[in-house]
Amino acid sequence: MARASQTETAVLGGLSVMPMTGYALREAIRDVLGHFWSESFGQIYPTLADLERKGYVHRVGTRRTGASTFAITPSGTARLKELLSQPVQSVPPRNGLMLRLFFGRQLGPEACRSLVREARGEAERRLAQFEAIRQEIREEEENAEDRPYWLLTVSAGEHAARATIEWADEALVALDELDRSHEGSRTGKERRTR
Amino acid sequence: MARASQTETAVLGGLSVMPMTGYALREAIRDVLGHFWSESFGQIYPTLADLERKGYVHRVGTRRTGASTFAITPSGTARLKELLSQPVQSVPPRNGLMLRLFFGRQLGPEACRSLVREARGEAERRLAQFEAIRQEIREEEENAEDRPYWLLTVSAGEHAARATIEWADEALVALDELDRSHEGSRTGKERRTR
DNA sequence: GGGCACATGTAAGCTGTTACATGATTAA
DNA sequence: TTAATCATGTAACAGCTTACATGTGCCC
Repeated sequence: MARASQTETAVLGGLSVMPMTGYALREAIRDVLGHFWSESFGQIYPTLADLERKGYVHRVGTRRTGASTFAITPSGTARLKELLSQPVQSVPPRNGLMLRLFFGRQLGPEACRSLVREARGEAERRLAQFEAIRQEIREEEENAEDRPYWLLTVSAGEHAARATIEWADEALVALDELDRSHEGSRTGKERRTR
Repeated sequence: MARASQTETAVLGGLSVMPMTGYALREAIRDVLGHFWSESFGQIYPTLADLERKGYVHRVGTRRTGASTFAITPSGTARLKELLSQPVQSVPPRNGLMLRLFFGRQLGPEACRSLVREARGEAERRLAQFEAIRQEIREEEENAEDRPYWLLTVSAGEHAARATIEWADEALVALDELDRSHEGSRTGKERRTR
């Protein structure tokens, strides 16, 4: 029961695509699912050991070096389906940018603009990365079965990123207007500082 | 140093708007910032005690019942500004919906459609809530200084929710096409089941 | 032979949630 | 008087990250 949760799902899911070492599993999660999910070694290795004990995965081709590749078993596939069918448990939100903007009065318009611009930049970089991932997925010959589902998540990321960019542009305008409405209470020089 | 982090920011931020009890603080965070932030009593009370010891907040009007209202001090305001200026530290992503869709092949198109529809519904509910919050903010007479910043976050939530709805509609079409391309391999009856 | 990527695993510690214990006030 | 809401606080525990310890294979 312990060490269950969503890490189990992510690990079994990864192995359902192809057999991998724990190390490769983490790489794959970081590179492909990185925008939506994350796992650390400290989670992956104990989970793999657990799953092996329960018969959901087994070692194939242990190399002389100590590295072993794990593959999912039939009962592991069944377990994965069971886990995926469970209701989506969402983590309590913790959006540092929104926290700062909500109390933005304490920071002032210019610092807030800086935060928003940063967020916009990140969203644009994310958009470019999604484009690259989309390309990668399209070029891969194997995994044709998984492809449509992967593209679904890529599309979600792109929509979210574009929404952030649109919001940021509106927010920057709103913050500029905030400055303008205070014109006279400060000098232009002060307003431009920092 | 301990018990610092973002909870301190949220608590000081809340008290920067108006003095409150720990209980009211949590209510306010849940109701107004709920889409972006969350705090539990187990975090709030120890943090308030910490902040009091450091002189960032002080008790005003302790009621006979034991309930005490906290107010931010000048040094608390300074501390808040310092905390807000620190770089945004984002938590590692853990999006349960995307995890499920990524391995959606194991679930099949219909179960995925169900997940997407659910997400769409939630986004629509969120959109309605943001509209209500926007109205509430506009009607409130006090806190005119905070208002523009609060509206910034509401706008971000609305953009995100609309993006989710748009994505969901596209995803539903894509999943339908996935079914159609498999026509013949299954009977129409099976495809409609569940 | 030095550095880097691959690879495994554990221990310490932090952050945060949940559940519990407790009690006052207010409205039905 | 009973239930709901307001209110405070703690203890146990779950989940995760980080850092550390350790070692191999390969390329320059």
